[in-house]
Amino acid sequence: MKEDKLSETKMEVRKIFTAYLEKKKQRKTPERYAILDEIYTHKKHFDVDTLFIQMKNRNYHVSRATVYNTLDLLLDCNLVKRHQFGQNIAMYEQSFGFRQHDHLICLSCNKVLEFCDPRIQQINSTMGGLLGFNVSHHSLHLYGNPIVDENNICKSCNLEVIHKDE
Amino acid sequence: MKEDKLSETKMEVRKIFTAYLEKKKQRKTPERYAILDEIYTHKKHFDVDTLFIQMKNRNYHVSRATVYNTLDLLLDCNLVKRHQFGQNIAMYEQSFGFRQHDHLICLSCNKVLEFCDPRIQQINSTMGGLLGFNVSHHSLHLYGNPIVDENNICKSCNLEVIHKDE
DNA sequence: ATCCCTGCAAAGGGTTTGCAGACGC
DNA sequence: GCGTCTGCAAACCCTTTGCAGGGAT
Repeated sequence: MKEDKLSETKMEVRKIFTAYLEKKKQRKTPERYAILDEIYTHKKHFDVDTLFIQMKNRNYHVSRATVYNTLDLLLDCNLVKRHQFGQNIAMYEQSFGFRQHDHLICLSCNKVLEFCDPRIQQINSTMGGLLGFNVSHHSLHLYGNPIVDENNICKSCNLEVIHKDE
Repeated sequence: MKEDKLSETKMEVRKIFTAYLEKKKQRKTPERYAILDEIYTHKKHFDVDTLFIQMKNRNYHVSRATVYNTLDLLLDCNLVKRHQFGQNIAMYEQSFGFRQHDHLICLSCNKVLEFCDPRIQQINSTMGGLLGFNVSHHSLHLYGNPIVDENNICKSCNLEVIHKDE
């Protein structure tokens, strides 16, 4: 069931990527497809090094340079998005088939939760209009500490642990 | 008039910084005050290297290490804020006497405009409550292209140029 | 006088680049 | 076969760190 949906998504993104590469007259190399596949095999959020090591562990070798290069292509065709959550390292996430959402970052464990709030779109259009801009995208990150119950169990982290297993 | 207000602000932030250093039992070195002064002499947004070079040009030498060290202190006592607008380089801004605001970054010239929208606070509390977090701060960046008039003059950049001269 | 802070330069970490060889087209 | 993508490693850039000397307390 889940498997089917997963491979269905993979097929779909491969098609999109192929169309993109053809349009841009770029080569359809096995490395590029392997990277795309790897991204859509795992959980949504990842950093470059994690991706690189995952592929190495599967004995599919690609260089970091190729990972970076391919991510640029995938960003350009909207199959992944890039975020700067902390300070230095860039985080990426799958972006096919997911609706617009923003992120809340846990200050105690750095986990990332997602949420949707339509008011952000209202802010975009109001402020764009006011300042004379067409707002094409935004980044909204909330940072906070989890509210713990009397047993000192972090409700959000529990939630997130479940989230990771799916 | 403007001058008066500027030096008034500088006096004020110096006092706050002094109180902070005393509370934290940190030394009140001339370098630290020089850096604070430099920050409050110029426009609100800056990066470390710009600040460093400005001071060098004034023939006040401080090392980059000291700049970074002092910025950490100023961050801690809320006299400056740090932002990640682009990808790599950190941007800082004065934060004394300015009310909460967010930023719109021009995709054509990278200029930074500020805006306030109370709805962001509503999002913070709604989503914090929903996800079980106390949201302590947030970062909201809008990215967009300026709406140009028939003469191809960017209304926003004009605005920003005026802004820079103030 | 103490010992924290500064300056310097080297190291660190993520990302980019240059070049030679490989391979999609 | 041509031209560009890959792999490798070095370069890059911003930031942090280690150490020795100097200045605040």
